[in-house]
Amino acid sequence: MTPQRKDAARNWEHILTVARELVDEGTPLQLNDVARRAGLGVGTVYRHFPTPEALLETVATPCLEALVTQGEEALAHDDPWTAFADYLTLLVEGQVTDPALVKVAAAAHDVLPRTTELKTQILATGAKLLARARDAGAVRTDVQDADLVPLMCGISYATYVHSTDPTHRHHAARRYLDTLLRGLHA
Amino acid sequence: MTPQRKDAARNWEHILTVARELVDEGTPLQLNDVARRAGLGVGTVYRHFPTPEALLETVATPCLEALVTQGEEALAHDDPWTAFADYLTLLVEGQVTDPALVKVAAAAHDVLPRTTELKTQILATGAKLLARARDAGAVRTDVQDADLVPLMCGISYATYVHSTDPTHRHHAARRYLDTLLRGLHA
DNA sequence: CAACAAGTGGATGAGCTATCCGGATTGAGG
DNA sequence: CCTCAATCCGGATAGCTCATCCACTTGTTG
Repeated sequence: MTPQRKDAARNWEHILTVARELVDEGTPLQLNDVARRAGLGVGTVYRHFPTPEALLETVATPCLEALVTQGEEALAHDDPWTAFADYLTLLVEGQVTDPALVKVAAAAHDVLPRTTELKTQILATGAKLLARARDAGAVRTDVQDADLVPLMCGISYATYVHSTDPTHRHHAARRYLDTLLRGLHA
Repeated sequence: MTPQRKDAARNWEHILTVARELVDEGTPLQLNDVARRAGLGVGTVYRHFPTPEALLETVATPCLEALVTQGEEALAHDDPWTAFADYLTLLVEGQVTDPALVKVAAAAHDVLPRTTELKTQILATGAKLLARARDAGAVRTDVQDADLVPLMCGISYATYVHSTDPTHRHHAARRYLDTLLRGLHA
């Protein structure tokens, strides 16, 4: 396989930049739209990203990867409860900050292979942290591993329902997570 | 204004029935689709319900009205905390049982006038119950009226993320609401 | 049963998505 | 610098869904 041409690489970056802007301003990702805004032909965009989902996935991947490494750091933390609570905080803050994560988090499992992979890793460390906290008697015993993702999604969804203003959202997210954590604490 | 014709009334009912079926099976409401399934012309459907949202609203309204009256009953309950908790339970169960409520609950405020009206009523009694419980020292003081709707939406959303199976959803909803209530309790 | 209002149905255009291929661009080799 | 093939670009266009509009049918009234 010959290396990618320079203009192609440039366009790829450009498309990604435009997509990031669109996602941040809440506009749904439409590839024709992206093409127009990027000043590129529709074909070019479709060549690089066959579906809107693929583009969204590429936009979201860096954030997901960051969460994965941050999760590994959390595992190194001593106090089981703090480690668990801090990690959940990270997950929520990530979703509140980045709309792409919200859309990707609730996506079906058979599309978006890379996302699924990363989500699995994130869930795995979440489960480890949960188990540790539970074994230490810090977390109620009726919380299941499979509840972690829904709860995180639920909180960020609630945040989006609450308001469109980023500051309000941030405060709301903190309130909601606090009450959730208080409810989870044994 | 002359009274509605009998066949028109029949069609109206039929459309509503079909729409209810579609909503229950999770299919997005598309008016052309409704028309085909109902064996009616597209024009007929569009005459009765100018937009999918209008149809959805009509489907959801009875449930919302039920919640309103149930809210008034809740206000009659003696113990402030139980009244509050029970009402939240009703709201969540409603959403878990009826997909229409979920879609309608998060809708923007300037469409769906009837829905907005009912939602306002529901929120008002929720706020009353919250205030009462707070004054009785049963609920933390940092929970705001405006948090009620997002929290309910968040829980039901989490439930939908968790699984597609109604039974699982029901169990999950109960778990989530329990932890939320524990977190809200003073 | 006539005459009119009310209601119906589907042909149709507007608008959006995604494909496909003729032509432009790139850069490796001479 | 020039050539040439591989690579990539762009937008015309086919296919699709949505919503409108109006010629026609049905119900109702006197």
